[in-house]
Amino acid sequence: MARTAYHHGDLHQQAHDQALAVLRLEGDGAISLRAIAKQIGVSAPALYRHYADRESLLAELAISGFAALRQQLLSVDQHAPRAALIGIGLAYVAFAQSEPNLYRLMFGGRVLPKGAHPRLDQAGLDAFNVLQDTIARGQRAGYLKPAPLALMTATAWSLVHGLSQLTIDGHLPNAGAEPQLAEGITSLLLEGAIAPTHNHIDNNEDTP
Amino acid sequence: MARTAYHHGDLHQQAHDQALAVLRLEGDGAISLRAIAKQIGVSAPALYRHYADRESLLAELAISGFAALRQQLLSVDQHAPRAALIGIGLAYVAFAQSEPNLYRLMFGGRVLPKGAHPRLDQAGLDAFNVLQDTIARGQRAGYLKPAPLALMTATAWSLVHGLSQLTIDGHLPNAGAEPQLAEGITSLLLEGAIAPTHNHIDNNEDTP
DNA sequence: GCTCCAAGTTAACGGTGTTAACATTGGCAT
DNA sequence: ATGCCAATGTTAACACCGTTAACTTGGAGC
Repeated sequence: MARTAYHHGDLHQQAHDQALAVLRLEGDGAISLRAIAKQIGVSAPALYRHYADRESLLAELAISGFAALRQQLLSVDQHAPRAALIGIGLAYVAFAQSEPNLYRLMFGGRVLPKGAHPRLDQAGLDAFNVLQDTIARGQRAGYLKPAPLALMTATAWSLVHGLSQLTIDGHLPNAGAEPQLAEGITSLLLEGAIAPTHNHIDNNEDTP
Repeated sequence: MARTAYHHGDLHQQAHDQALAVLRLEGDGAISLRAIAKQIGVSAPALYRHYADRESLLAELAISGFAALRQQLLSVDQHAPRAALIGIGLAYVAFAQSEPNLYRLMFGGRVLPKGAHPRLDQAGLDAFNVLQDTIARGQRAGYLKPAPLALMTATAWSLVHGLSQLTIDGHLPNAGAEPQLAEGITSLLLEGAIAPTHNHIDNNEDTP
């Protein structure tokens, strides 16, 4: 269908773009269907031909966000296990810091309840799997402990997600731009927090 | 001022309680000043005698949430360093899981921007300091590496916060009630993720 | 007893998401 | 070529929302 004065022809994409722009500047709470429609030059109910409701529009933004995150994680060099792990962590946090409002939307359980948008859940899983694959590679290379994969990925994901969220929201005193923090944290996880003197104690699991 | 038909006398507290009830059941997005006023049996603008705006009411809920979290963290036994650290982590995640909507409000940077409510920021710091003190104790006992305190607390907080958020939102496959996950994760951080064979490599910092 | 002020009231403004009912029009089958 | 149909717009309206202005009530202190 061509674009005429009546039939817009590109409403879906333009609404998406406009919503993303508002999201970046003011956060998801500021996204208003009526305002977007007015900006595009269309009546508000017209949006309902392309999005079931406001939440569906937000879900689509989050989906494209997960795709972008996945791409950023996929671009990390996977040659050396340790460098790959640290690189993934840095890339993850860098994404969150470069798109704070989008990241908050993607992981804001309150606005996009899990299970309500299957494509969104899948997009999240796709991104998550990049992280998981990196860890599995590290294990196959013998670099990481042979602990259960689910446990290790949960740990790594928790760490980078928590760090992202806390720095984004300004809760960490050292929130600034320094990637030194992210790198230090990742190293700490890899090498452990226990002092070497104690490190031979309590290793009663997963060590051959 | 006594409570008559006109002068309510307990409006502030009742509004707080009612808002907390709605928050627990349906999340902060469902908190409506008009609905709360109607429930209490008062006109909507009456609330503005006690709260500057909706956000101030939410901030007060979050403040009491941080106080509750702090109390829960303070109740952890601090006798043995390792047990204290794991206990703090478990208590933190347990709080988030028992009050998911409150936890989301406390850390939802979008609805309560940092800096807008000083008392809220202070409440968050008070809770954070319990975690920091536990780590400092672990260092003084020689159990933890003498890495910079800020780095270690940022790591620990990121880990427990990320785990809380991910389990709350159902992103972790193993999200269920098992504290086994939280304990495994905490142990992994303490002992490190690198296989023992590699553990003597790359330790070029913080080891005396 | 009078006054003042804290704490309520109603009315109203501008905004929101969403639905119902109607209008336009491009593409496809005849 | 024509006529229908489904997709895609429109306007009007409903039920909310947060918030402010202007007014009223009534208890506490001089």
